[in-house]
Amino acid sequence: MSITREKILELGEFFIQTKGYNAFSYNDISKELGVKNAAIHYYFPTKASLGISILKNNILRFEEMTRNMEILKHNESQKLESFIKIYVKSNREHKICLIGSLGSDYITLDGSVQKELTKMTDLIASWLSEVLETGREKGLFQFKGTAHSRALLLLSNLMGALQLAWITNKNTFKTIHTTILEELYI
Amino acid sequence: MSITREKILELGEFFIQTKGYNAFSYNDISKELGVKNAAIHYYFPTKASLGISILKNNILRFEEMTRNMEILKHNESQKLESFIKIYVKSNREHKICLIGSLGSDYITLDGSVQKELTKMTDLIASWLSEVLETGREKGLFQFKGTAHSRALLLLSNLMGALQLAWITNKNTFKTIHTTILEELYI
DNA sequence: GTCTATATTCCGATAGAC
DNA sequence: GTCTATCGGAATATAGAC
Repeated sequence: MSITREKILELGEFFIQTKGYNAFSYNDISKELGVKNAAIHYYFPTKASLGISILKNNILRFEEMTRNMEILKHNESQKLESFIKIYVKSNREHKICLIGSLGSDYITLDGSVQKELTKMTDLIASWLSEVLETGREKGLFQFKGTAHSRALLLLSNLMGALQLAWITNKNTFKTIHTTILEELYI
Repeated sequence: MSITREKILELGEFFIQTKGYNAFSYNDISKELGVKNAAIHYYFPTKASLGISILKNNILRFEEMTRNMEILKHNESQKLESFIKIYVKSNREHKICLIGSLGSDYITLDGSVQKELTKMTDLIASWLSEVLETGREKGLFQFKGTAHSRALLLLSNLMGALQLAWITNKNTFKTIHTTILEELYI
């Protein structure tokens, strides 16, 4: 895995989280790297192939993060807060989340990218669901309904909060973030 | 206000809620109307001008809706449910909400469109906030924290839920929708 | 007043240079 | 293996026909 390839993946992810999938171009990436836009096609023949690689990368990073949490024997509160921290960081860096950004463009995405996005989203929702369920059993969290529906609620909140923060102001994310935790903790 | 102009506004709004602002083109609209893409420029010289008009239109429709609720003396539960109904309809029609769609593309929007989007979002959040506050005072709703933060939470939920529904499946919206109401009602 | 022909720019992608 | 010159098409937008 070359350094250039790594940088392209990083830049592509950054642009999806800022400009959006359809608004960024290979030229945006190539300019940052000081090459012609066509050079990017050597590493990623099509834009869809770049999208898929970015998503696969994120899936790997997510799995690594959750595996580490197990090794470090984090409890469910710690797990949840580590997850939310990803969104806090995105808000600080004026970025929205991958799921929300690509979700908004879902219809325009190549089927192969749609499939990978669904895979990543399902993975995250399932993990969140289990964290919430176990946390509730242990008496760490309180909520009505199923853990699965609560996981979807939480994810939609975090996604939407980053987008709302762009439209209104950065504090909007913190406001929503605080409200979520107030509600969840006993 | 000509019929063609009305149709362009309608189609533009539809495309923003499906393909997204940066992915739809004047050609998408003109094809539906059976004219050349340049004809659209007569009604809306720039894409930004179309975006602004669509948003101003939505602001007017929202104000009309809330004014009607007052005339019909709806209580806060009815007001909230009418608002949520807009999102239920969008989900049924495979559309996401304007705020979420344009919010994702916020950075790429012309400043004039950004301004109008912020105006619309603030208007909706303020109205929601008042409905929630009055509803709580009357004992219709229960929630922790300020009505304003709860309004932002609700809005981010509805926005995010429509996007998640695209990625996973249509039921996701209903799941989140139900969970929101379960939590809010006493 | 309404629309088309056309210009210009930028997109993703291919063929081929080094 | 890595990158550039270049293509074909689609984007927004203008000038001008009717």
